[in-house]
Amino acid sequence: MLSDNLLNTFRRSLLNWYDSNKRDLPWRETQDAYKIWLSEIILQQTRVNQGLAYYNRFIQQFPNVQHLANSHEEEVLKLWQGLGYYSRARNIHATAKTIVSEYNGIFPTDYEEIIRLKGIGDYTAAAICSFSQNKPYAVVDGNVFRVLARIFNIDTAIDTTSGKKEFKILAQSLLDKNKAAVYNQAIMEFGALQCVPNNPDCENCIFNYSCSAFAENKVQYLPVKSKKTKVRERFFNYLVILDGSYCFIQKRTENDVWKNLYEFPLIETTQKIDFSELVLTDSFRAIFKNAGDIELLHNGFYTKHILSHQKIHAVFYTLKTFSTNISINRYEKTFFNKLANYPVSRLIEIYLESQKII
DNA sequence: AACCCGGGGAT
DNA sequence: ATCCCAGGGTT
Repeated sequence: MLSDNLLNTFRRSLLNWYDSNKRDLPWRETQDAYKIWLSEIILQQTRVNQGLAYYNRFIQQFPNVQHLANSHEEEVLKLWQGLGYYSRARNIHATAKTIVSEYNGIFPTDYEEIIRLKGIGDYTAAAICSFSQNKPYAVVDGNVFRVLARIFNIDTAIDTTSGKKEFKILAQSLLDKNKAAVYNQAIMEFGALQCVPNNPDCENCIFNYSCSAFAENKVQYLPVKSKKTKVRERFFNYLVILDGSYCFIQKRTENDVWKNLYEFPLIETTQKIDFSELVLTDSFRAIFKNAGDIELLHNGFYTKHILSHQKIHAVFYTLKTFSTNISINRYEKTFFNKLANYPVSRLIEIYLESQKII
């Protein structure tokens, strides 16, 4: 148990630091739960610098929850394009509809109600409650894990159930309950700017006399994570099938990467495969009625696409044929020059850019 | 508890 | 290459 004296010193130091070091960020200028919610979803696993422009575009296009609820999911995904973790976009759209239909368009104020919404977990619920209403819920994000692990020299792995629980209890005990909003902002900002993951400037840190990890020279080893990420290799063979000024696309609907985004007809293989072998596969033959009516315009465009958990080897083949030769009608026929209107993955976007299509 | 879900920047 | 980012959902 920490003494009141220590607690008060910690809080006061942190808030003082924040007051003189904080960045000007638009979501800090409002208590509108809608805007705070939107900013928090955008910032999940996303750096401020990457999310900022998206936040501004979303607020401009969807100034309130009714606008978002009245939009189409595709419009939301298109605006989200390039930000990753697209379930966030699908969820904000679904949740906007829930808020309009079940909460009369007014964002719920109760933590237990908020955390029940799609795409909102304990971090985001605490953030919304504290930032919009100053309610005493401590946020625990990657910054908070790091700051607390170091100051208190805690080597419990943060990616375990027990570790999360331990840090959450500690964070809640440290929270300045009368200043929850500014305190939560402060501890996250401190982690983002001062107590950074690599080579933090501990010599110039307000806590370098009290930081337990600094005293024991363990800063660089904290926080501890137990799991290592495994990377799966995948091989995507895309068919850019042209029929005059048309081409064919499909929507990814499986529970897989890029769900509900669009792409060209895809044949996924378990290993690298040449075009001469690709045409012999059942998947390829199932697409075309008559392989003799297909013309390969040029050799494939190769690119390697790296995600957190996947390494995708992608190749795009440009084919020419007639629509009547496409035997499967699961594909959508569209103008080639309208492709830019569809929400697509960064991988597809990179291809389109390489062909100077967008 | 283990696994899945993106993209980009820093090192 | 590896790590991390204002995490959450599914199995």
